[in-house]
Amino acid sequence: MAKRQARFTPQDLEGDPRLRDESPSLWDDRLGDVARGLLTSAVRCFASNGYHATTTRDISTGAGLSSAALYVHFPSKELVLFEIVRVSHERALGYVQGSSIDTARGAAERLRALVSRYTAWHALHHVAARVAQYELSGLTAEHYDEVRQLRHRTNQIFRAAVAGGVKDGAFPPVDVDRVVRAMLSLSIDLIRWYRLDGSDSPEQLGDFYADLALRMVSSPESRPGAERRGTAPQLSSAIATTR
Amino acid sequence: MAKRQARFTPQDLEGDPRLRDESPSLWDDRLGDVARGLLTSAVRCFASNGYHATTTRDISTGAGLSSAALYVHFPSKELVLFEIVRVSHERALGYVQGSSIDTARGAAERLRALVSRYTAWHALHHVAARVAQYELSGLTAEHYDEVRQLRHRTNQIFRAAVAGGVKDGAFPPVDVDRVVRAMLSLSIDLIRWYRLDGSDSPEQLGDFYADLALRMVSSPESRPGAERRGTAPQLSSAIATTR
DNA sequence: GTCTATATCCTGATAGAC
DNA sequence: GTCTATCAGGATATAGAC
Repeated sequence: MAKRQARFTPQDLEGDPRLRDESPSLWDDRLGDVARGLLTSAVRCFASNGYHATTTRDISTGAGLSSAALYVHFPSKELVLFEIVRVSHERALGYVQGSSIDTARGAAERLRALVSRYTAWHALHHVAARVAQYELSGLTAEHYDEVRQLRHRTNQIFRAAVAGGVKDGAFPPVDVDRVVRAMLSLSIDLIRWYRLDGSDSPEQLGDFYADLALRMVSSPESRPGAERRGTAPQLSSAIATTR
Repeated sequence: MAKRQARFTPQDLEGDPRLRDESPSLWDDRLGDVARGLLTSAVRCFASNGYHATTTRDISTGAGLSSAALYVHFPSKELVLFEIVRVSHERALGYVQGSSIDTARGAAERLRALVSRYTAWHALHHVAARVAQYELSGLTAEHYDEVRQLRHRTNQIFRAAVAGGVKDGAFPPVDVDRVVRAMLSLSIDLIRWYRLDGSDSPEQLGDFYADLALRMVSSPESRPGAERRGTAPQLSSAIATTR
């Protein structure tokens, strides 16, 4: 049969409200208008159909060009993907290094600003972030490793924020690794379902998730059902139980 | 240049500790041993390289067969994917419909069991779940719609658990939709990073996330920094602010 | 820089022997 | 049911005119 996989064409994607995001604002200023248009088209295609299901024709025609034109601006399809993934991770990292976080007064305010901003960033750029998070297998090993380093630096910022609060007594002695993973999951997983025309603006969702993050590092009083299991699972009992 | 995309071959994937999971236990009993072996091979390939980057040769040779043998057991590559995605969603749904949840005494215990089980299921089957969550764009429109219905039923179970607790006063009047999305994000996003040979067993992680879920529906007392912003963002102020 | 045309390789699926 | 061999189409990337 070999019938063509049902996909969304660049025309389908044009103007789809689910794909509205702020990715055009991400691209490097040193790139020309045409190159940035190609990246924006590629983000839509990759996010909707996946990197491998997207052809270089899809990307080019989505930007109003013929298929060969792409290679004037990028040396390969993989480097189009890498540019999107790299810039997304760099921008997200830069956003949580912003001054409003470093100058926050206490550990709680600092963590609140961090989670709020990281969440809002992913909401605002949810389409590009979908590519940056879910299409990593399309990268070469070398490019994947560069991205891994950027991710690590972001994670370290969250770790420092939680560990710092534990150290100065603002938070109880939580399991930092587990709590940080949970916070990152909240901020990142929203890219699976978020829409800019939904009921929450990026900032509203950021505030909401920042509140949930602070609950993760609160003392375990007054929680329904808490009396049943004793104190919260703060420190991981990493003694190998039967698996 | 047209150089071949660097991918993991079925031989690379064989025995990779990151890909250890319990997916072989998912497949339909009515399928033969060979068909189930093909599904297990396909899960590894799809999870590592993505659906479109995986060739039917990869799947077959990963199961110790030649490329044409696949078509004796499945009519197309897309139906291999659909079988994996469908079964995964059905099993996850069945698991949270288990009796230990329905017979739980109060809303808090019920929610705890629900989140704990849903989390543990995704940890135990994290490789198959990765395919079920991240490779949906490979499905035909019809098959995608079937999956969407299964997801909806699962979401309704979570909604009922939270809304029920709010109704009988066990939980404060939280924003059910936002809280449920956050809980699902915790349980699902772990498939991006979870490993069975990591420090947490599926059950340990389930207990931890169940505790975090209960904190999401607790009264907003004794949280660090809570005094700054007044009461928690319980009910969404969905009045359209400037976007 | 953009186009049309095309080279080269690879993929999903099938044919037919055993 | 599994194999080898192969078809038909589609992919990335390039060549060369304008």
